[in-house]
Amino acid sequence: MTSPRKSPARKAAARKASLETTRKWRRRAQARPDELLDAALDEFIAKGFDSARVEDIARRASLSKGAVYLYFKSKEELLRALIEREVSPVLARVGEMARNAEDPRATLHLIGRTAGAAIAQPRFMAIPLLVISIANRFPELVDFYRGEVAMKAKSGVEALVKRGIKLGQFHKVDPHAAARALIGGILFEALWAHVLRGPTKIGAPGWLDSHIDLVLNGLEKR
Amino acid sequence: MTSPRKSPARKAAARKASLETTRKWRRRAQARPDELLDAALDEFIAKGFDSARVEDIARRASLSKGAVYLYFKSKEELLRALIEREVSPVLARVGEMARNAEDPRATLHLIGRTAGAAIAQPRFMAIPLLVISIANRFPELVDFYRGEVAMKAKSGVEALVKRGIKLGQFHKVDPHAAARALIGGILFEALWAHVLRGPTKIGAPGWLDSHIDLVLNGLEKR
DNA sequence: TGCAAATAAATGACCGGTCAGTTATATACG
DNA sequence: CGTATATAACTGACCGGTCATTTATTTGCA
Repeated sequence: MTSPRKSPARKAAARKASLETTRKWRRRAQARPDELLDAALDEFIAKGFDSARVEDIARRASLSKGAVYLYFKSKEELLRALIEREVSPVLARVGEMARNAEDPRATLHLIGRTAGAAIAQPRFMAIPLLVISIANRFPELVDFYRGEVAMKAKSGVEALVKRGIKLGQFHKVDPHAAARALIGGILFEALWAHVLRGPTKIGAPGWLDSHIDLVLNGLEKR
Repeated sequence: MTSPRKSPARKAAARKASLETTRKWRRRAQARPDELLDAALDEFIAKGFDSARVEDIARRASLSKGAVYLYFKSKEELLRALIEREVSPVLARVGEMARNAEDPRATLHLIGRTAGAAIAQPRFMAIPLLVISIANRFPELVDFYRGEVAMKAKSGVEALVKRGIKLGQFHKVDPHAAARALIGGILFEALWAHVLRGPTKIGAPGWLDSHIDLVLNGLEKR
């Protein structure tokens, strides 16, 4: 169909485009990838990665299944892009906080409050839970997550603890052990709330402060 | 041939009955369910519940695919039976230990050593990880797991803490918060080792003792 | 022989991914 | 402007293959 009678038209268009400093190609397409990732997250939460259907993801984003493949080359790629997108904002926050760690105790509480708010949201927790569920099948994704999120978060807390030790505020403990105790409590409450759906105060403000205080003060009287 | 009679539903009922009436001649049949559950666990670990193929489970148990359905009426039933089977031994241990809680500190370390050994094994951790990955789709299974495992383990630790408080050994803290700090650390190390595959000392003896000591003593100098 | 155990083959639903064709939008030009 | 043209964006039917579950058949043991 549409046999082109004019061949120089293409050349002219190309020249014009190169002269134009601002691109005119604009439509809904700019927003599509993000909309698709939002839809994918919802479907993955509801059904898990394997059982989530590409067609349902598409429908949720008001698109046809075929269109999904204009933006992502496979379902797995969709998962990868989703995780990468969700990871970056977390990083910015953690790194930022660990940097100005004047007072370790105060900074721990600050981080705690921020982390507590994030952890309380099901959509936030969905990513780590997704990582857990696909860990055995996509090792590269796990490596990425460990390197970009887990390692940096843990290192941040460890750095804080080391500083506290140097300042003489903390006992000379293994920084890894301290990070484990501090972060572990958050993990516990998050899994309790979002996976087991047990009774929890995770939504209430300050619940994490009490955890941090407990770890700082210790359980045992001396 | 013989008499087809067609009665597929009756097979399920006949299964239970045959297990009771058989005396000695059904040697293999007695062992089959357990062998299948072992095989299912391995496949679920490797592929996850959704991607695990019934045929692979059957082959791993040296059986044909069809034979699986002589013992379990569906793949989901296989999962349910597996979780139920793996859960009971854990319970026995935890309950037993919490009962004779003469000295809270010593008992915590005792539980810690046992839990530490269990947690270090990938096959043990596989069940909770499986529960996490199917939590949104099989809420009844989660309810079962919460009631039979999570709640009882947590209650056991809480009871121990309460006893410690009553004896004047521990500060008057929220027992839930204490359980969170104690169990959370185990959770953290387990996920770090088995999901993220990061560097860990989870295999080494006594790694959990250091965690418990840290929580008991506190991080901060006073 | 008779019956339970086990297998092999069949069935049918499901789904990721593809692609020829359609619609919407931007550009060219008179 | 209005019309022609180019192309970006999208659709939906379809294919190839997988896989849980069922049915038909064989095997082995008392």
